[in-house]
Amino acid sequence: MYKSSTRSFPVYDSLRQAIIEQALKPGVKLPEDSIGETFGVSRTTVRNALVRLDAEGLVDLQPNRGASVAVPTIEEAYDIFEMRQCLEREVMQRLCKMDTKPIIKSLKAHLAQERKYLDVDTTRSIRLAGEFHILLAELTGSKILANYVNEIVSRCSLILARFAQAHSAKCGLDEHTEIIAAIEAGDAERAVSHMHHHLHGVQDRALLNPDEEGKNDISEILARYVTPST
Amino acid sequence: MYKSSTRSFPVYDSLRQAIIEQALKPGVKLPEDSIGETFGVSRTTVRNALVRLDAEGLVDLQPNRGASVAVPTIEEAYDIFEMRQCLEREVMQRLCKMDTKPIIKSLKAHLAQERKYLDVDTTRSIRLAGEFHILLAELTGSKILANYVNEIVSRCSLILARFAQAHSAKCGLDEHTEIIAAIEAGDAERAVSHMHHHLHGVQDRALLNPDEEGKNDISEILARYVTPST
DNA sequence: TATGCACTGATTGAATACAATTTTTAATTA
DNA sequence: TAATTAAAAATTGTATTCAATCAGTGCATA
Repeated sequence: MYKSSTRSFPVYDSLRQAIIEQALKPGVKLPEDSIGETFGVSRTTVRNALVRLDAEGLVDLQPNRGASVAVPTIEEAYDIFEMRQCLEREVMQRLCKMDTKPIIKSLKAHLAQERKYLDVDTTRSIRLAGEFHILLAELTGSKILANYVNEIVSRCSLILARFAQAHSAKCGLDEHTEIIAAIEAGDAERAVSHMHHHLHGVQDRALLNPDEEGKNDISEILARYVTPST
Repeated sequence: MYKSSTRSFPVYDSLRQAIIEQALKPGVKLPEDSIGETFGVSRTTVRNALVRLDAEGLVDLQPNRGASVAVPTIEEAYDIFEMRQCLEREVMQRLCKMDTKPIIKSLKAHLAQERKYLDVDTTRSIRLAGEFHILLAELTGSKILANYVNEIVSRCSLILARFAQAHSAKCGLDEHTEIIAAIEAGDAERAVSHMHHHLHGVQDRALLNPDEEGKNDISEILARYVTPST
């Protein structure tokens, strides 16, 4: 999906990953200078990445004031979660109409991964939990639906970073299992219902504890996300 | 929604408008140089606009090959229309659950505009027809839903530019009227059904005549879209 | 004639440079 | 002390510059 300039992609990707994994928390400033230094590129290049992240809603880019990690309001949070319900309902309905054999196969493979890293590698575990939803969307075969789901899952991570204290992937795993079972049975109604319940649970967990924090040293955090090029 | 750099916005907006109104047809190259000259800005500024348009799917940006107006394939066309059905169904369902009084009021006002310019100003007429759908989405109060609909309506214009010869807004007007009536009655099922039928009609018209063309003088076309500053 | 290869010109990729704006700091005054 | 203002520093906006890549032309060769 991302094609343009070779050099700005790693910046885009690392920032995105860092935001999703909540290493960069909502509100944190993203100065072009320091980011450029971290990645060894010029501001021009960084800016391209920031423009894109802004378009995706992960970054807030204000004229003359630079970029910072987006700080979703509680209203936006509800809005986004409602949209997510709509999109993932569509995913469920489409999947149940398809040939479920190969779909179930890759879903179960993914689930095995989720199970493997549960209680072992939290970061990875959280990432996998999100990627489960992206995989579901991709399996519909619809590029645009997969894109939208991908985008909205990212924004939900941002919301969790802002409002929830820390999210355990534990309970999510059982629910993922149930969703797969419903798809396997070709029972769209049940699949939709399970997904709805699952997402509602995630949303509810986010409504407590306004866990304000922020204030971090960006370059140190980002350094962990730099993908070394040869 | 668009915040970043002051100077690149007009470029973005003009290009977008030109693409939507099919003045810039799918496949047309968009060289940074000539666009910059047209708008009196540097390539840096143009590039920002192009990155954004690429993110929105209206422009295809390839490394070292520059930008061109996106050329949706027939598969993408189906994909996008299906997604649009999903989104606009959601719009209908939400609107019917709301207080329809103020909604109906602004919809009727819009419809009056559509009627006014029908057979008078084709370009404006087409634009208004598209904006009807965007208005519907905005009336749900959901920022993100409105955004998605806005984006997808643009991409549908692109598809029409590629596959349909010319689209009359004529039949659309009656259908818009029916949709409004269904919402006014609070009849979600009927609203969804009308919308589905309406969109299906638009889609069907797009499936005939692979009207290949392209090859235009960009700067001349774009000149009409430059918004004079001061 | 067709194919391959250097060469030229055009276009993009990305860093640097400078102008404009904001933010910070410090000093002044009520 | 608190509020205001002025100057300095930091950061962004945008143009310019140079390097790298691509596209097209013409010539050589099979």
